[in-house]
Amino acid sequence: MRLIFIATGDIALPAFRHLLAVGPKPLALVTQPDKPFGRKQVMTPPRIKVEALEAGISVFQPKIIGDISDQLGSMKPQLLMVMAYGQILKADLLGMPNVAIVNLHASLLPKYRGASCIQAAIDAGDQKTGVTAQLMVRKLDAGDIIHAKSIPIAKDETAGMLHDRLADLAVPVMSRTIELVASGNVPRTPQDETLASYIGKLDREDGRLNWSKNAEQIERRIRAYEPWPGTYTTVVEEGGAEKRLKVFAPTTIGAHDSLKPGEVLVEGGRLWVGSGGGSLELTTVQPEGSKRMAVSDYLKARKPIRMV
RNA sequence: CGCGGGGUAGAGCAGCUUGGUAGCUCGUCAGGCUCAUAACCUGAAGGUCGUAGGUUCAAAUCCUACCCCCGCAA
Repeated sequence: MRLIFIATGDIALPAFRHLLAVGPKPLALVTQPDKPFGRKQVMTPPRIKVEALEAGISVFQPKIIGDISDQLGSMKPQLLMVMAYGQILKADLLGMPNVAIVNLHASLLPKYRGASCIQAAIDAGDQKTGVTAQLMVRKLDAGDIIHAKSIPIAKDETAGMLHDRLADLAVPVMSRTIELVASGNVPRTPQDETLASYIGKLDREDGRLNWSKNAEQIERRIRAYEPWPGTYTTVVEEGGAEKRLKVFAPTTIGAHDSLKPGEVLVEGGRLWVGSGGGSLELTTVQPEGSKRMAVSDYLKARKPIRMV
């Protein structure tokens, strides 16, 4: 099987490593250009690029993947395996003849097309999610489905934890896809457009908590947005100072139903915040300019009055 | 040179503007009391105040350089 792997995100690592270990060995890796990362703006290559080079796989990092369509075509690939690449494939590439162009997407399509599919599944309170192999078309994540595998979402699972499990789940989905493509008999089921939903990229501002929502929704949001983009609130401390406070999982639905939205109850080194329905106990927070800490530590020197 | 916050006892912080014996809330240890939803009372141990210089009779505090942590922005 002549296969080219196209990926940038770490979610594609287990699948890529599987190909390196078990085969078929990829003809090449296409990934995004190195980008400045973090406070220091250090140029950082995608991890998958580093591993590819260590394995002796040639790497392409075009600014626009369409620029190397001809090079990719000249390798005579039978299968382009795409996962978390981060670029839209243009028509000329998708129209390449005699190539199956398959995307591994971390949701059960047609639900949660787009970039933030893992967060979306937890945020919505879904019982399960999965990895779907679909034949790529010009519309994002809207191609015919080859097959999919699902896993249950744990009650206390964060997006980071689920991300890692889905990365592992992508391995058998990919392997099965390769078998099917090799057999020349690829099943394809059109997506039901009436069930489709789309979730775009999230940014930090999306992580602001809304205390007028139900405690259940807020609890899910905190898990769904960890580690990215993270959730935060504004805390008003004794004396009136307002500070940004990041909130981390786990949080627990509490029994202090009389608390108004955003109202804070501190008792015995524990902290509850009222919401539009029920209260939420926080366990880990990070005050502005400080490190992440347990709520019990946070309360040693701070007196939160309410969350906004 | 993108903007900003911070580094003080095991933990979380105050003190710095207006230099003058290092403090609070916890934790730990010892004892007491007793049982009140981290129980309460008393006592003790524990700190080169990020590093290196400088100013000064005297620096956690003022000045300079550097290291490290964190938030925002990308």
